[in-house]
Amino acid sequence: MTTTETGPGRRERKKAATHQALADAALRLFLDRGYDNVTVREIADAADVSTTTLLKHFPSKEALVFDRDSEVEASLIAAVENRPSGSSLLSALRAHTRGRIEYSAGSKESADFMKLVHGTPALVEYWHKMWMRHEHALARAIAADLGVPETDPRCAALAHLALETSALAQRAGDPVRAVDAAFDLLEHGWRAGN
Amino acid sequence: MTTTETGPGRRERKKAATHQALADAALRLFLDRGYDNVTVREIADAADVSTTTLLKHFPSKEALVFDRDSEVEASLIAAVENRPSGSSLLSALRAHTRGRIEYSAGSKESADFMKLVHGTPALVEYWHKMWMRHEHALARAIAADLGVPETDPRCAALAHLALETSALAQRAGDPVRAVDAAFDLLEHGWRAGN
DNA sequence: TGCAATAAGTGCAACCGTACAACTTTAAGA
DNA sequence: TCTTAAAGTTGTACGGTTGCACTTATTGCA
Repeated sequence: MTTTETGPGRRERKKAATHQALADAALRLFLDRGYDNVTVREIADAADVSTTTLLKHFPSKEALVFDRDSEVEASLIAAVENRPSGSSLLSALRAHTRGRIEYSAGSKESADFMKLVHGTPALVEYWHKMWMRHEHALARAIAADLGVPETDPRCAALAHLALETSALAQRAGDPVRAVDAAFDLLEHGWRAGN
Repeated sequence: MTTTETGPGRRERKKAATHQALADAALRLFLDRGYDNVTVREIADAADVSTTTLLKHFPSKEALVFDRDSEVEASLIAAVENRPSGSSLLSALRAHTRGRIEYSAGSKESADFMKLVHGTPALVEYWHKMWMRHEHALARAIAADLGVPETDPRCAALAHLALETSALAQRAGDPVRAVDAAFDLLEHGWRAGN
């Protein structure tokens, strides 16, 4: 009658629990007192582990904030690959970018999170680095979509500039307008508008 | 018969000398032994000042590498404002971007410098931050050139994406081709090429 | 000419994030 | 059951950065 459910196994469950406890404690402390006023030692204490253990779960203090990251890339690539038939590459990218912005203004929870990130230079920077790490994957998806070799510099250029659009929007007063201006530029070129 | 030349004054001269000595010592040590293998204490020692003094001249270790920075922005803005009559905004930006890349491959000195920067993640990041700090100035110059208000999001978008082109180029295998691909995109839009 | 204000420079101590090494505990699998 | 490997711990150290109290020297003004 022992539990023979061969699930993730106790070990991995404990690991996942520790991981989650750390991320939760970190986010709570950061939101409470501000990112810079919290030390990794405090977070480790709050989750009742040592700082060494913390750093085995998260490579850096910033990484504690941006946990769920793999999903981001998946959703980005899916936006290109699974777009409704008939819609162009650029409009899919534009829609996805706008969607991300509008989503982050949606719930109060994510709004607080955004405030935390944008109010902390170190986090803004880290987010940018993470975000741009998807450049290659996006370039590949674009190349595949077009049926051109991956080495085509036009794909790399579009991937880079399309992703940068998000970075541009975040510092802008009106993010949605900024995204649209940038995508108009990418879609039709500079002369078209004026 | 005392020297009545009211130049920069002895004090500021000494300050400038210390500043220069620090930057020189730092660059020499970095090129010799690699950025990460040199401590700020060593640099301060080499220039015969305390680390506290060093950090009053340069806000961080990275800043020791990128001294002459104001000139960069001036040259960027000049490229827009003083471009040959008849040439378009975009071709001026393209030419300036290409010029910067070709220049850095010119002398052995600057090639070594580039190798130092590109071989050190912390410096790549810092350079990018510095470079993008000119975004606002460029956007203003563009707005002035077009005779539109500074708040026009199209100007901010072009400034951001045009500057990012340099960042894109640096990681690319063929930087010049990458720049051209990106500027083709900005100039004529995505559809035009394919 | 002399004096007060200012700023460069110093020394010290501490903090924080991060890395490493040696050790203990605990679960998994043969 | 026994071996093995991973998770976690403890302690220690390094390097960049900051703050404070202090000294020295230059400058501008009375």
